Amino acid sequence: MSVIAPQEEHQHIFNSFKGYEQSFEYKGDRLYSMIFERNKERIKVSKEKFAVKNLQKIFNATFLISPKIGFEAMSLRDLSAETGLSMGGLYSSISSKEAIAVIVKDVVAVICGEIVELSRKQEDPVEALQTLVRGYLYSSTLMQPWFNFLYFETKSLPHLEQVASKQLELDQAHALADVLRRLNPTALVDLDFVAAMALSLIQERYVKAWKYPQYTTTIDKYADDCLALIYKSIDYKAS
Amino acid sequence: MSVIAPQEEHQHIFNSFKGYEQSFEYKGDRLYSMIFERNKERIKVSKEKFAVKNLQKIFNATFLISPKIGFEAMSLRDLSAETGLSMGGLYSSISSKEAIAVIVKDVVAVICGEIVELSRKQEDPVEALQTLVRGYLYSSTLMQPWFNFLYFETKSLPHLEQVASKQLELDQAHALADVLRRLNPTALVDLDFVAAMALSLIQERYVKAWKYPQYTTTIDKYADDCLALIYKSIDYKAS
DNA sequence: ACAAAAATAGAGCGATCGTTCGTTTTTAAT
DNA sequence: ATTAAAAACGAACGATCGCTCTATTTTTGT
Repeated sequence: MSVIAPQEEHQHIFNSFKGYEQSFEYKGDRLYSMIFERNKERIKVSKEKFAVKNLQKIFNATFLISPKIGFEAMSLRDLSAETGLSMGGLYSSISSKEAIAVIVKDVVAVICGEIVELSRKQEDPVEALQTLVRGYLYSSTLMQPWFNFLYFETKSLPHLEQVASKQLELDQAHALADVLRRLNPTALVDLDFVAAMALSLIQERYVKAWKYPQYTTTIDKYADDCLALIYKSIDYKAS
Repeated sequence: MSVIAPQEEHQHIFNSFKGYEQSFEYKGDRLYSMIFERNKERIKVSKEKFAVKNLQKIFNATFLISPKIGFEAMSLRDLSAETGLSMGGLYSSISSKEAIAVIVKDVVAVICGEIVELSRKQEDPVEALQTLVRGYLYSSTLMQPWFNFLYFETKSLPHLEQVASKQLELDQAHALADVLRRLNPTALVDLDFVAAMALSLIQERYVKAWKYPQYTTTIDKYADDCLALIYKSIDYKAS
């Protein structure tokens, strides 16, 4: 299970949003099939066909209501009205309200984990940074409601998942700082500070999507600006 | 009503956290007196002495519970237990649960408004940038629970206050971009992007306070790093 | 076309929510 | 010490919450 198809060349994918989007694993039904596979034992519906259809409705409705009033304030009756499913229908595809939040965390964790893993495999630090920055930016653009939800609704998670969610962020910060150290080992600036800056700059995009009217079409320029700023701040001159 | 005492010299205040803290207007009872004044007609208790004492308890308890489980999930019975006040006691000092969130937004708006206003008055763009960056950073450090609450619980506000809250952010971004334009009118980089970067970097601090174990003692270095990064990113050389 | 199985519907459950209000306690001026 | 006003209390209210469970409908395989 990998974000990019194995036959694709690495550099093609991380050069533009379009390229990344095409090779992205979790589009359409694929995503919900994965969710079904990972949560089979907690879902009453046994046929994937029905589960996928309902899960799609449930998450679409969640991402419509929750950003407006918050996950806690969203009732399952709101969700029922928006999805067109009855209360019983909802509970045939999810085990509890909390489970919705846990699944979102799970999906985001899988995607982020793969990006960090893929970056660590890159020998060239320039490629490794590209993988981290573009991978995170492009993924969070394609999955904006998911990343945004996890960012703002972490408190709705069980304690264990909350800790895991924070660890996700720390892992990314460490991965970033490591790459920066490889790019310029003698840098005079605080690389942990630069890593924190880069991370919050990436998150800014999906956290405040309302600020960016042309959300998906201007993401390549945003990625370019991010990388340029990172290079500049650690005094790295392109070769 | 101003953040800084009039007799103080401007540069002393915006040079270090300690200096800013001493001249900060909203410490201790002062803050709650202001809240009482601004909400008199909605508060049943008529004597300031009692109102201030209760408001202090209420907001302290809110900032203890809410960051852990979220404002929506915090019940007034939780609040009653934490403050030691009864249900009736709570409602003698606040008009509703929602009013708590509205007051937080109000306080943050006052502080942020003053910083932007003070910055716009500065003729020297270097001073104007210092005012914005250090003012916002220092204020949000002193009032971390307030800023953090507004950031994460905007959804709990009435619609009108939500819009105002977003406008607050846009005002700051514009003020920052304006100052950057004055500092380097011929800059090749996208100054709106740099402004967004600076803002999210400032917010990073109070949004993810858990990342910074020495929260208040390392704020001066953080402010220095921020300003250095901003100058570097717009190619501004100190004179 | 028809059982058997699977999925969905929706009324109902106990718990808890924000809020109110009649009562009791505390405060402050005489 | 007295007393009227102010503040605090806490049981009670209607509404709504997440969730369950049985009846009903839809799907599936023959």
